[in-house]
Amino acid sequence: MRATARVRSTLQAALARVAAKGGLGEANPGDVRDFVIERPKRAEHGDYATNVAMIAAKRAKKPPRAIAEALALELGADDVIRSAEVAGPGFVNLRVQPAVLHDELEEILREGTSYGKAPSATKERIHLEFVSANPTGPINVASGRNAIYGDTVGRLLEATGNRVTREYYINDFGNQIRLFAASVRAAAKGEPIPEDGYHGEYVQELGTFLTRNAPAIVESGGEDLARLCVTYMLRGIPGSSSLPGIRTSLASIGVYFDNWFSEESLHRWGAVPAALAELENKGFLKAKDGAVFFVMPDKDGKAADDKDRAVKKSDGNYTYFASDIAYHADKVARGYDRLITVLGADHHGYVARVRNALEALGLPSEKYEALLYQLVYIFRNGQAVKSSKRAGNFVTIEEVADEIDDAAGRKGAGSDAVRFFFLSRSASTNVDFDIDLAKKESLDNPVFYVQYGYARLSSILRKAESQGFSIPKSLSSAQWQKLAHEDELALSMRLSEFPQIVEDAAESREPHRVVFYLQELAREFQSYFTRMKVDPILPPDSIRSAENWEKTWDSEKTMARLAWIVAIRNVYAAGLALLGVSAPEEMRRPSDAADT
RNA sequence: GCGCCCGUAGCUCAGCUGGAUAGAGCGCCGGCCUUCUAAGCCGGUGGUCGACCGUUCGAAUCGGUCCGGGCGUGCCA
Repeated sequence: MRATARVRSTLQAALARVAAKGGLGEANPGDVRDFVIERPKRAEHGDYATNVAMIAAKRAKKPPRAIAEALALELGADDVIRSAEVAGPGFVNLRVQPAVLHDELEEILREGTSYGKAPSATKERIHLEFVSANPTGPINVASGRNAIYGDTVGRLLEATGNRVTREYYINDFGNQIRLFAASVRAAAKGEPIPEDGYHGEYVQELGTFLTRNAPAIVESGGEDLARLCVTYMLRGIPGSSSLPGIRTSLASIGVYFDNWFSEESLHRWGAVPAALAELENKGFLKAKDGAVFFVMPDKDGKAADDKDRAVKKSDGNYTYFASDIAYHADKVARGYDRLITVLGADHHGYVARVRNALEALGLPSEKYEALLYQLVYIFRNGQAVKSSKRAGNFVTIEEVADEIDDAAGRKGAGSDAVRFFFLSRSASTNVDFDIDLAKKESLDNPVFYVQYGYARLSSILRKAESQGFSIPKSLSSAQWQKLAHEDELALSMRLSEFPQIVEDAAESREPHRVVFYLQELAREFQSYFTRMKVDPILPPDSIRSAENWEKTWDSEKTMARLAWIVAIRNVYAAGLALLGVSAPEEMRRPSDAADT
């Protein structure tokens, strides 16, 4: 962060001067690390606050306030720091010169919506596996959380200089798929669906569709039918609303993949037996009761898992875990620096298993990173709904999004609202999702508040152009000086936080930090916007109707504020794009739109 | 039993790599549209941060014990 970096170096220089004058006692300024320069919670504590004096106090063996006083004296006023004062137990509160903020705004204008992003993808090559929902049913709300969380982590990682490959692992092998194909076949032939089979309406629809288009394959059943079922579950049935296809559903909430990786292909190419053979050679497999187990390795003298895990069942079939070993070995072989998998908390036991298997294979298990999110619980009118694909009892992500589209009167509003809803909670929190409440309160979603701010900013710029102002792309420092209102500078300060927010959010894999930042930014702007109606950015008609109004109107100030508006709008746009949420140029309350 | 996550305002949640008077949205009460979008703004209401001990100049934040909720602990995926 430019502004912060300048404050930091100014502070360090001042600290060195304090030391030179003996203010740090025995301690060297270089010893004073781990201090923070942060934005205080309270505005009256300045633009920045630092605990450096309190950190230095221990080494210097001097009271924190004495060091703080000396530091504040050295900081005095220069071209970066406007004022420095000591507060509380030894904080130094700093206010920066407006020019520091003006420089930051100028940078935002220069970088546009790239502001806050790393210049190029040079950090890591990252493989990001997420969703990977069984292709035996549509994308439900729970999978939606995975999709939205994973996708946004991907966006954050890209923004911070990584190259990300997004992959959906298709579980198109094994019991569930066989069962699914059998259910589809039964439905197609008008026979009863197996007890433990799949009962959703879409099963019937798929059966009917396949009977019409590929009767021979339906008749024969078997592998070919299973594959065909998976294909249409992913692709969808043309024109069907109950079977839009997993791919389409995900696209409708802004989630896309680079690769769709088939579990079945691992078996077809012998990758599974190959991986197991290697484990066998290294002594990690053990037969018991006709089945084969992966023996948990030791780690630091302790068992790395609770128990041995089956890789081959006594009926001769491989387990899901066996495929997963081969799958992760394959990921490693593809040469990524980091393998991230997004998993629901119900899969958390899996993490140790995969890591142990990679280690046993002699592969770098530290590349493997699992992102766990807590589960989503579905409610209808306050009643818990057991979501089950087999029972055909689930709520699709599109159903929810479509409802909100209707309420808001805008296509895409539902995707925005659902994304924002999930992203505003940290992954470690359980989510209760009440369908009826979500529909009823859909317009209360905070996403619209943020978008409304963006629409207002856009509206100001439109209006300015219609009045003949040209939107500035850059200002001189003399021109920037017109931007001097306390609230305008405070908001500029807020903008300067954005790059750090993005970095922290990416580093911690916590998209909600961006969400909360945008809400704060929106609040600050909307408050300013309403309160400043007495001192408008643009000349109102009452002034413009007067003769020679240009002579009395401060157009320089208008230009400075317009440039500032562009900067704010850039940060909004950049932030919303990171969340995969749209930035509408115009927004009207749905009830107003209905009136016209 | 063991492992992971959670417990903060009436509700939904931020804040957790220790800092100043614990925040937001929704709800509730009261105000603000003849000038850049009222999906807005301003003010008010509302909290023993699950409990107790400990570490610290300082704990919602770190450690321990306990209580409560979710998930896992399959030769299912």
